[in-house]
Amino acid sequence: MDYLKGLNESQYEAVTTLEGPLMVLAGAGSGKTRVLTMRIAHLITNGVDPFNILALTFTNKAAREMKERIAKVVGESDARSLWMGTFHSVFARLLRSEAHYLGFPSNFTIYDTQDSLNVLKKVLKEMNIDSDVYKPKKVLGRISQYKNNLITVNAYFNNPEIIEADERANMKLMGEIYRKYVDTCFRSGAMDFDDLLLRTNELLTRFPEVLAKYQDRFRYILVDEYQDTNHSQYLIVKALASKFENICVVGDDAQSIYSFRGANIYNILNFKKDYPDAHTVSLEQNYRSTQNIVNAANVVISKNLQQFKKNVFSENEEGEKIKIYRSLSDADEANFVASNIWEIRNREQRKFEEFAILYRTNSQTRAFEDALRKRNIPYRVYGGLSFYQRKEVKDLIGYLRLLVNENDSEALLRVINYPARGIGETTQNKLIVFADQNNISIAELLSNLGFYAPRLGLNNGVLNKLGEFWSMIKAFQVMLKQDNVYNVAMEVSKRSGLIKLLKDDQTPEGISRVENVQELLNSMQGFLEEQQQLEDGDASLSNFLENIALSADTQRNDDEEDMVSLMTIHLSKGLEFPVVHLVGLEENLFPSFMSSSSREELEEERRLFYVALTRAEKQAFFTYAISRFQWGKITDAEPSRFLSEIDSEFLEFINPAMERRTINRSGLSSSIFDEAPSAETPFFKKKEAKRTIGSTPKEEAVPKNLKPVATARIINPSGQSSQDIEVGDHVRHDRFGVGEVIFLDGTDPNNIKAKVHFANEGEKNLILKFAKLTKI
DNA sequence: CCTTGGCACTTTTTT
DNA sequence: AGTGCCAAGG
Repeated sequence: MDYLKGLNESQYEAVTTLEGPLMVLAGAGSGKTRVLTMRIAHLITNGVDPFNILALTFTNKAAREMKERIAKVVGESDARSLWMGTFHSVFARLLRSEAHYLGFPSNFTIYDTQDSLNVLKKVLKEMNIDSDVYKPKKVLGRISQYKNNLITVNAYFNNPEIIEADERANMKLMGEIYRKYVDTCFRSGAMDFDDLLLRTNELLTRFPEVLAKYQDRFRYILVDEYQDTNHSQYLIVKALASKFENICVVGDDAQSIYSFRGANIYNILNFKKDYPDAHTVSLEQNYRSTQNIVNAANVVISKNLQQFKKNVFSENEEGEKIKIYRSLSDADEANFVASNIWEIRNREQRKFEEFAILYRTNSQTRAFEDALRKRNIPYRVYGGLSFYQRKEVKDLIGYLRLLVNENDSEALLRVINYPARGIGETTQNKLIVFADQNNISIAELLSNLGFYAPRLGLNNGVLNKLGEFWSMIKAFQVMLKQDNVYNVAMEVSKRSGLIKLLKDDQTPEGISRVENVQELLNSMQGFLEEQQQLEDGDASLSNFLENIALSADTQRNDDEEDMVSLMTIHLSKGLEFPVVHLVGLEENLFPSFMSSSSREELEEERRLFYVALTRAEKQAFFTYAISRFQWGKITDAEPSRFLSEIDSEFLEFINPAMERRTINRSGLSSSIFDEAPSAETPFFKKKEAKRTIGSTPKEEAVPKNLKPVATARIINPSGQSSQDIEVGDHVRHDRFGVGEVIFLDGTDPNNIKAKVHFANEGEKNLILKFAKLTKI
């Protein structure tokens, strides 16, 4: 058990205390992920079947990274059979197999926020409710709150307090809207994000046999980022853990930053009340950052009233002071950061991937993209407007969703007249109202159009068009049964007229829309190949759709690795970078103007600041601008209050003479960091977000179930060329790039599995027959 | 029924 | 500045 070596005392305790409730309070940089990983490995080495372990993380990124690390210790196959993922993805999976209990189809659609909003808008319209008073976003937010607190529609109407609260807020129709929204989703066979948790709760409370089944299955439960769980998540965990009470929660109250989506910091603060005999371990030594950074972060977070007593310390070098740069404008700020990165990289021989630019809002990215591009500095933007949220992409996905679940009326209405085929708003409204009144879905209505036609009040022309549309959809569905997702999507985009419509638009935007659709199709082909090659792959359309619904950006990896990372602070949680630039430190931006009204909100912003600062290992830079281009005009800004909360002993001002300088019109600063790098080296390449950062796995553990085979023959599906391949060979794969063969398994030449470690993608298990590997 | 042009609103953060 | 929504005209 050499993995236990090198753990400090508290880490060791957290890893080896396997039975009973355990709370690990892990300060920033204290090796939390390592502890979680080792703990799971330790469970498995101690004979716990990975099948009985449930590990819940907060983001897909975290889940993936941890799974990779665990695989290195216990082997890929064990790692694969544990249930690990975000709450949403794990319970979506569980709900798929138990959906019938709740009257949902197992292929239910998952609505993202945009979908929910569209549904809600239609509901408001149908109910003739003024959406100026009932602002859809606000209404949806309230519904989300209900759901996260397990207030179902019935519970709502039995709860005078809430009804009264809504009345006081001048929203006395909330109950009816809520009911109608839930009904609509149900009839569409769809769940929104909150439903995935709420319905899981419903399932576990209403059906004791289901609860018992999963209690028995998940004997060991681990929850990461416990401080960010909401009430609904809390109850699921509690229910599942109540039989064996082998529950380990890991978190840091100082890093709770998701209360806007219902995270309840009291879940972690009250853990000891829920489990009186719980063991508590505190990890307080920070191994990540310099003393200066840790101490400065401590000072800031100490301004919050609500927290555990904790003493995070670092024994690393003292390190450099945090440098503050005051800029004239957002463009100036970005230019400084870009030049600074360039300069430090050259001076200290660092790689671009060691730098991060962190900001409060996604809209701040643009200026930095411009500045970096100007200097040919490669960068990658994480998060932001997801590819899958673009209109043209959603349109095609709308068709695909309709094929999988034809009751999904949101998808249906999205595509029924796009491209325009003469089924306008009036007709659509008739369909909606009729379906609603007869308590059927629009799909049922269209499937029995002849039967319902006399009562619909539509003319023959329109009826024909409806019939044509629906038989086109039916034809696609038939095709889906026989053909693969890529071919079907291709056919859909052609026959629906989508591609033609987009191609007719020759403006630059139009061209980029065509490219986006093309990229979606490419990604489907990639998905298809990948799933076909993985031995436990699932190449179904519904699997593809689920993947994109629950992970905002499943973008492909690519060759270029060494890039500066740009992301929001929220996304940066759990990551670390040698040099961090924390930008836009201005009042009303950070802290956000939306969060300056109450102490609670402000404390969350402060925790956010804490998270940002503690991402830095060696150096941190703070920047702010005195004016900023915002909402189409220039706005003056003041430095963030957080800056003044840090003792000056930790800080150093880069441009103290700034005030006296005349403002130069170019907005470029000319202080000590002038010299912009020349633009002659053309290695700049813009990349979309990818999921994993840095760390390529190096050592390999021998998987238990694979028997080594010395050599195997590559057989192409086409059967043309074949070549011998053996362990240790370097191979090239169309999508995954270059990698090394670690393992071969199987005697049947048609079914030889190869485990390949790709430089960019990590390990993959491939079926040799399908994977087009070339020896290099 | 569809297209166009003007106008209002936007930006907090994510599953 | 960019997007989405609505009203009016074709």
